[in-house]
Parts: sequence; C-alpha cells; structure tokens
Amino acid sequence: MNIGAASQQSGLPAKTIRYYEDIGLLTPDRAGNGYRDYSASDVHRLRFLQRSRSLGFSVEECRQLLSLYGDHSRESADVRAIAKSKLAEVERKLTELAELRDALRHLVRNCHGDNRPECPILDSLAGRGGARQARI
Amino acid sequence: MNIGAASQQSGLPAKTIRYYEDIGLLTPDRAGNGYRDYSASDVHRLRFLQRSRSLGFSVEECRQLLSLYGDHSRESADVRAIAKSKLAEVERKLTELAELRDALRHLVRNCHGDNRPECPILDSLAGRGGARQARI
DNA sequence: CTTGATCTTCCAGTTCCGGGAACCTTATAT
DNA sequence: ATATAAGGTTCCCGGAACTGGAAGATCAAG
Repeated sequence: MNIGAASQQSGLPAKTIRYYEDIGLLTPDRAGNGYRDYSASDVHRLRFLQRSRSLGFSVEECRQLLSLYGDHSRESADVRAIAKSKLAEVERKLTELAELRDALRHLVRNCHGDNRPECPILDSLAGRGGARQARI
Repeated sequence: MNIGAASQQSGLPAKTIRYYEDIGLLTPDRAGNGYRDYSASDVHRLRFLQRSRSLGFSVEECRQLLSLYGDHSRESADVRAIAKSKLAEVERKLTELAELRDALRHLVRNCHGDNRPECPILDSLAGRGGARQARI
C-alpha cells in the first residue's frame, strides 16, 4: 500500500508518516520503484500513533507504548512496569477528560444560544485542588 | 504570588508560564519590583492550560476553551457552538482513552512480570476500523 | 553585607511537524 | 503514443510550542 492510502487509513498526513519513519518509529518496505510499501501492521502502528499522539502522549511515550507489543527482546518485567505506569497516567487523563466533558455539557445545556448568557460554573475545568473560588 | 508559586500550583514550568503570557493567554499584574504577580484566577487559568494541553489540545484550542468562560463580549450562540464541537471531540477522546486503558489493564494482568510473556491482544490499541488482523 | 535563591529579559536550540521546490513514476485522456 | 495530472521521492526551510542558558536585578537569610 502506498503512503497516500496509509495516510487515509491512519488519519496521519503523509508528511508526518515520513517523519515517523525518519525517527525510527516504523520501517515500511520499499517497492521496486522506490515507493514506500505499507503493510497492514504498519498501518496498525500508524493508527496507534495517531491516537496516542492526539491523546497528549509525546513521541517518546508513543515509542515506549509501541515497544510494549512490538519488542520481543524486552523483558516481561519491563513490559509490566511500563504498562503499569502508563496505565496510571491514562487513568488520570480519563478523570480529567471526564471533568472537562461534564463542564462542557453543562455549558451546552445552560447557554441556550439565544441571548447573552451567564455561563458560569466552568470552574471545574481547572480541576479541584488549585485555587477554588476563582471567578474569571 | 510569584511565578515560582504559580508554577508549583499549576504544574507548569515557569518558562512555559512566561511563554503563555507572551502569546496572550493571560496577563498577570506586575508588582513594584517588576515581578509578575499571579492572582488566584490566573492560577486557575494556568491549571486549566496545563490540563487541556496534556490532553492533546493545541494552544489555539485552549485559547478557545478559555474564551468560553472568560470572554464576556462573546455571543451566547458562539459559546454554545464552540462548546458543542469541543464536547464531541472530548467524547471521542474519552472513548479512545478508555480503549487504551483496557488494553493496558489487560497487559498488566496477563504479563505477570516473572518470565518471558506472550502479551498479545494489544490490537485494540490501534482501535477498530483500520487494519484488523494485524499481528505485530 | 554577602551569599544563594528567585526573579527579569533575551537569544539560541529542540521537538514535531508543515510548506514548497525540484524531480520521478503512474494513471488517465486524447 | 503522448500530454497531463496525480501522487510519489528527497531536501531544505519555516513555524508552533516550548526549553536551556547567559547576564543582570531583587529578595530573604546568616
């Protein structure tokens, strides 16, 4: 499969896909004409990269996550340790995203879109634990 | 409050906080000595920025989100439209994060960490809809 | 009053791409 | 068969979002 199709199926721009190859995140085959030739598992990796990047993981974190199921030379204990640490981070992100969702839902429900609103109560957007009574 | 305290309370490096000021995301007061002086609501904004950036929103998206509850000159219909569109994106991210969490949980449970594992079934990491039977 | 921590500005470097040039290959239309 | 467009290649430069370091001012402590 050419880079255009891989781009469509992964949701990543061709430019980005070439960049990921440059920094060693995947190494597709080359066809006789010099074109990159993406396998199904290449596209799989690309889709995963698209997702995890859009969820706020750095490229190096993505590399780690990919190694969890790509690297056969890795020790089981390593895999487990990395997975556990990433799991904790994912769970924290889930909590924060859910709070953001709730705040946005509130906003959508309470600001009818017909006139100048009040739309307060987005304090939860900044999470608990910081400055509480802030009125911005 | 000085920038060091604001940094601690928001989780953002002082460098980043100054950068956010440069690009107009907030404008703290200045004390007599020239030091930046952060209010509770400034810290509130900073905490929100830290969160939303770590959840994969671009700086411009964060600016939009902040304007949802900061900008009194904005029309109610605008607020509602932006909130609805961001809400959809947040819900998509929530779904993907939950899938990633499930995959990591599976990994943590099934790879005991004592010997060489098999650890397959991380296909769900790349989500459904793309290459299916990929075995990486 | 000196020392160390923290603040200031400014400039340079890094990461993660995106735009565009210059060129080659493939598919389509005449 | 041939023009033409569409899509591929490398390369290099520019931009977004920081990050590190230098040079200097300020503050809190001994």
